[in-house]
Amino acid sequence: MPHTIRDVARRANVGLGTVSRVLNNSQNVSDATRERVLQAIQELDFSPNPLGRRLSLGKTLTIAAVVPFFTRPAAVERLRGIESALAGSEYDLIVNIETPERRDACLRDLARRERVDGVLIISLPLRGEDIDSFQAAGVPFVLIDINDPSLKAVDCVVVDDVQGGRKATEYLIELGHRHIGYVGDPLDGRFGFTSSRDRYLGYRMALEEAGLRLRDELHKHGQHARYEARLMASEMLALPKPPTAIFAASDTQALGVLEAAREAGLEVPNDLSVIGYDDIEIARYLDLTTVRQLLFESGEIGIQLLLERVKDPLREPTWEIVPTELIIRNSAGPAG
Amino acid sequence: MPHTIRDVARRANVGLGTVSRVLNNSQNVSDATRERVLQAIQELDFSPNPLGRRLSLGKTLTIAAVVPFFTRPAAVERLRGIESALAGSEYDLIVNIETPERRDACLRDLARRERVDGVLIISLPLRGEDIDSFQAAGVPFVLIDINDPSLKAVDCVVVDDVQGGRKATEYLIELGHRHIGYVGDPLDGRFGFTSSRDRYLGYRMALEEAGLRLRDELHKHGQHARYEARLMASEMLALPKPPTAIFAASDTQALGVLEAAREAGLEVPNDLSVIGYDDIEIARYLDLTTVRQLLFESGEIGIQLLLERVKDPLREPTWEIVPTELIIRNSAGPAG
DNA sequence: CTGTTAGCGCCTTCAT
DNA sequence: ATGAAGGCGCTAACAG
Repeated sequence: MPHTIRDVARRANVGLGTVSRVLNNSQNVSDATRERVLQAIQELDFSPNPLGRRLSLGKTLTIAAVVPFFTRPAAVERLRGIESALAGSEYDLIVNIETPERRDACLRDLARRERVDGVLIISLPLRGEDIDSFQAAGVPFVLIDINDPSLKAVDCVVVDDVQGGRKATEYLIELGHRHIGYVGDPLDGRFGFTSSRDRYLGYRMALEEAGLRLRDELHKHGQHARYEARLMASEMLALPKPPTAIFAASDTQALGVLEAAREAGLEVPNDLSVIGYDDIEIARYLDLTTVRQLLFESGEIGIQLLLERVKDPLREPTWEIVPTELIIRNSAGPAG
Repeated sequence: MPHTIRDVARRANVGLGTVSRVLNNSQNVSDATRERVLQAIQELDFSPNPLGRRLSLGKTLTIAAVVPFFTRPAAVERLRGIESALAGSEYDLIVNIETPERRDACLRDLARRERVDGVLIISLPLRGEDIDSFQAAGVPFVLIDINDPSLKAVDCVVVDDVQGGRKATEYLIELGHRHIGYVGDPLDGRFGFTSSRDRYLGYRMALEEAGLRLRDELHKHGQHARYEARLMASEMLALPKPPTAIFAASDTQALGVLEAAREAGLEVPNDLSVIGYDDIEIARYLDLTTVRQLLFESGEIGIQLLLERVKDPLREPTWEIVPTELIIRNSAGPAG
């Protein structure tokens, strides 16, 4: 049976309050009694019951992280950053993996002050009402990888995906490519996955600045999965005037493009250049040129923002923009 | 400001106890008053404060999962199973990612009744003293993917890795291979990662049963990483009498073997057959023949065992053995 | 400086 | 069937 603060008090011959003061590093304790209390704590191998503490403090000392059902490699890496940032602290991390069915119940549940002190939402399409319910309940939250300008008023950690998409496309243009395809996620909805859309925007901007025409048949949008990406790429490669390079909105999708190339008997990078996005583990193995995001770091930053907001609910919202980096490997080469 | 049970009681004109009874589906409430209480709950959008509830119940209603620092794809998939199994329940899942430095502190921390109701430990090398401290503290725990016969007295979900290693090797033998290499993790320690060791055992058993000699230079053990696996495979392939097939203890390591083959100018599967283990996402893409484990399911089963033990601490320990399945693709073919 | 007391929100006896 | 009271372990405000 675990000991309580009362056992410690008895053993050290002090009142409960004193033990509590020692536990909370209060100044108003003489060195002598502090010593006695610490000794008793040690002898009993006592550690305070977090539930009692939390109830009394009126805080849950718990942070929830919500990640999408499709736990993509990128999301896992972000989660690692979050966990790591929380590790030394007194906060617990509870993890929720959203499924389409549980989605609403889960968000409703978390939007209650008595559940958690704060929520970190990763890459998850949010509706306006979701935001509202968090705000109405006064539950601090931070969004990671959801880049929506209409959310200027909430704390966000966003990747500069426009820049990333641009870097990738510009690089291909530098290599002499003029017919550059794009394969990415659907562009729907205000609160859809925003990262793919922004990468697409970057792609378009780079084309435009280089004076290249955006050919409709060279940008396709479908489910974020290798198989779909492969189909889209195959269609492109079958065109009378196929692209000489394809930029995929994620490494996963780049894999699909590579598959399509293989299937079409094209060699990479000689016949087709491919660039991905994320720099997941496998990218290095496949020698895939890609755009690296600071995934782990984005999780750490998210926690930092969240804890600051927990401390000061009235502070100005922050948009933390995480830069991207083009990792040049061998899946993209000079044009024909 | 969230409401309390007291607000509900006032609004429904009943005592606190009655509200509590309604919340806990106690029988001793008349239909009429239950109705009134439920209505008040709805009107106030009340939901009970979990902290109060937990403190009062003397339970934390929280399960901790501990996963190793190297969050391999397999561990992530297990975690998904765990989360999913806990989703509908009243339990929270807190996730701990072990690092070598935090390891001891983390385990000590979790081995306290007042912290969590139960702990799920995944693929983590445990020492006898770790087991002891959990048992001494009376904290229920279940091990997943730690196959150590000396742990017969604790609940475990283990994969039949001996069988898996055997299936893979037997398949290679059937294909006519006589010189079959093995690349896996180190074999150290009683509580080391056990899965690789068992796969190795299966490999040896299959060789033996086929009357094939175990050639010392054809089995190598090193860090669980692609790079190390590649080095080991390269050495093997440089032998005067190199293997015609290599069984790797994980898909990650199989990637290293594929790299080594490519480097050596060998074509897979014509010049070299390769089999991996885990059937992670990427395996299908690479057309890698591999041994599939029921990763997601192993997490679900772990939770099931754990909750049963929480309910009945005295029940007999269970060893749940999860079968394996050989997934035949195109990285292994007939011997030269 | 230190002991005592009154909650935090809920559950559970014990009377009625 | 229901209301009142005591307690879960802790913190914080109040006396002294």
